Amino acid sequence: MNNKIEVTSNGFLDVILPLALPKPYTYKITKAQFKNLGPGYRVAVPFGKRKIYTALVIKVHNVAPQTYEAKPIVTILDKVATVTSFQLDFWKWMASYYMCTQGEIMRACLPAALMIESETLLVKCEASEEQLAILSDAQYLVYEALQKQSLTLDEISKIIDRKQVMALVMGMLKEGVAQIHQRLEEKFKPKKVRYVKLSESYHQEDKLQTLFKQLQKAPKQLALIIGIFSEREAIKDWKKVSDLKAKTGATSGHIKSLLDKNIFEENYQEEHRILIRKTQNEPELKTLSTAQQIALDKIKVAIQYKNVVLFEGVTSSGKTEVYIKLIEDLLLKGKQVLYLLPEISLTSQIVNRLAARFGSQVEVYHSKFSIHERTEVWQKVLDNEGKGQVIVGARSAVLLPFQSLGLVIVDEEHENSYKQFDPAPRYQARDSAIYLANSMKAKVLLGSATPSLETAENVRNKKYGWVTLTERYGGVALPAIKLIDLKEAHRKKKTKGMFSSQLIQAIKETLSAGKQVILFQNRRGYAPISECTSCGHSPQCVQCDVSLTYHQTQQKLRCHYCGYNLPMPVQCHACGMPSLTTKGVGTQQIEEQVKEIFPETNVGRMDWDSTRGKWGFDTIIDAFMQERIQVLVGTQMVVKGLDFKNVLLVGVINADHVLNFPDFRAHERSYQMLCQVAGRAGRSDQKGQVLIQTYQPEHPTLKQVISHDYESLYLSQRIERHKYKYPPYYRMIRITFKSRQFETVNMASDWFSNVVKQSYKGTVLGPVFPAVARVRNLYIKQLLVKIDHDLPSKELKRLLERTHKSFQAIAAFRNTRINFDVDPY
DNA sequence: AGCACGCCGACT
DNA sequence: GTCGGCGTGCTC
Repeated sequence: MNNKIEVTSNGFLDVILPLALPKPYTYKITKAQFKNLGPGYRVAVPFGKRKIYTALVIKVHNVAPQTYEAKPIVTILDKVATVTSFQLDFWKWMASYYMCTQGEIMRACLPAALMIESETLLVKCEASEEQLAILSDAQYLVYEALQKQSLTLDEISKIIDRKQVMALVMGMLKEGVAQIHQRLEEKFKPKKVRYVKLSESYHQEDKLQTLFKQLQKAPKQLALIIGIFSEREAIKDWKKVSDLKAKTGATSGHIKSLLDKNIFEENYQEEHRILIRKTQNEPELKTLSTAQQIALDKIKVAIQYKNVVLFEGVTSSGKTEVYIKLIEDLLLKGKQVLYLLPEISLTSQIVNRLAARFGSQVEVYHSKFSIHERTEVWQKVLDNEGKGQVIVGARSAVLLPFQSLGLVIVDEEHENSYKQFDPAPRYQARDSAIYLANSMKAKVLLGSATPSLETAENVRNKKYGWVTLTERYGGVALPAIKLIDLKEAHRKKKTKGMFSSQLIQAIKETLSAGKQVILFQNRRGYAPISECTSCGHSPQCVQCDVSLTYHQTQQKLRCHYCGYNLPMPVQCHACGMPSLTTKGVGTQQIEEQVKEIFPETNVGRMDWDSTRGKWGFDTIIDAFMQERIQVLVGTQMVVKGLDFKNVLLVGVINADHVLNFPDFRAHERSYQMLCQVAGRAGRSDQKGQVLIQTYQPEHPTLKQVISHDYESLYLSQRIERHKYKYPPYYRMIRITFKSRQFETVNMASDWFSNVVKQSYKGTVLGPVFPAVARVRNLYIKQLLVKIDHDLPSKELKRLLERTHKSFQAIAAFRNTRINFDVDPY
């Protein structure tokens, strides 16, 4: 083996690795490689003793590192940059703003297929008798196994049934009875589709007739030929083999014989996977109403003067149609449009409408797509220069390699799912999109019926433009919202389960009129737990500090934090009595109760448990749309921007859970949520009805909801936020500490908070235990730092990072993890 | 983040 | 002794 490493290096590379490392790493490259590399290229590099990672080049230079010898790279993975310079700049900003590493962003950003890693494989060598004699029993076992096939370290550890295999393998390598094989392979393979066409020589009519006679005894082959030009003028065209087979019932064998006889020619083409699933409801193309047209014109003007414009339109006002008109303009200019949605579950509805209008110019991107699908979208976005394209996606779509972004639409701008909480990067996609758009000279349109307080503020201080649309499409009246006082209902014994007699009556009337009903139960912070009626004991998770949640379908108790589960116990573990019952009302119990009260009715449920899988959500939506289900029970999911034509009644089972949620946004969120729920009622010609059950009918937020009075909500919240130093007037950073030992989290968080308080004169709250203080056996404590001091936030972040560094130098805190969450709301 | 190395306790 | 557990520090 001639493994002499070239000593003369002709350049160096600074790369980021897809890990939480604070700094870039430097590798050396040859003269030839120097010419073929630039920022944004992917390279494979060795890292540590035996790992190979995909790294991303951020700089090519000639400065040799002083303190260490740079390693050479393994190989170059790109012919052109995979990551654009806009993205590199964007990553830098994200890393510093959200206090994370660029490596973490890289990991979140690049589809897995573009980040190959080494699989360390052990392969056999020819060994002599003497060599074999020295081997230990375990080593001999491995040697024998290697004669059959190459093995990874994991597999070896299984064969000899022990975890520590490195020393053993190293011994074998040293003896020369085995060697390491590094295999690098691109995981991504574009899907190839086979096409066939009729050979040139049969294109003339007379030749074709001869062919027909020739094939008379082969009816399937004949059918194939007829199939290929059943559509007029298609005789010369390439046909997809799969279509042809489906149409004619022929098999691959039939096609093969035609190919063998040179009657057919074949060809493989890369196909971009079809990401758009057809629903049975064809979207109709509406023309803009006068109000919509005015709004569109206003937006076009506003966008010339402001980089960000809020488009505030009441529910059902038809914001989407206005978006589509805007997108149309940009596509004509060859620009890319990013259309962000809060939930992936909403994409297929919007995508269908966009696809009906823009066809193949529409791309979809979200985390439920496979790595192949995501990689294809990445490539298509990267290659799109000048062709015009609209990308619909959830949060992570802001991380795509845009080339010529013209507009970003952030629909339902106030939704909190635009914020990523775990893992890093903990970014806000709406805010990040604004930065990205600015850097690419693109505009941002924020859409909402109930804007977030931050956006409302930015509109009123004239940072953002502002266009409103107050008329519902088709002049449908806003639904009448009524409160039902649960206290009174209980006092008068007018309840059945969770339902007041008023609500039951309304459901009954709606159903008998042939209309549909949506029942909304927010489950947040309110899960059905199990409790013993004899001793009050409720089963807890063994590794988290929470009560287990009862799941009826599986007859199990589950932990929502770590997934721990056990079968529903027959007896109470504490007192042994068979008196465990379930307490609290989740969507499952509501569903049960509806079925009990209305046994004739089809009831559907929509929440995280019932919508698993890529299309689980769409299946339920379809069933409800086609009115195979009359009553739909669900969590927040049911309220998010879905268009149901036949829903006349929306019932909120209990508004108090949302209102009383311990969070500075509780009122804002309640308003947004209830308005959105209400918006589901009465979309067609008839005015809808909304019934909200509550124990606090006097609550100011509920009054604001009833009168659709956003301004009043804004004004009251504004006072509160100023008073208690909350966003949008004061920003915050949350610092989380996690450790296996209870004592360590306490000490570590106290130390950190004291050090910060010494240099920072603003507000530092905590450390406190969060609502769930232990998850997966890790104890958790949190610190909240408010940016309410003269110190600019950049300086504060630098101070926190410095403190973090000194913190890590303290041996006692070595096992304590820290993470920073900037704008944790 | 891995992952090796080194120290320590348990068990053949 | 040998194995496995866990804490510690490094990776260009």
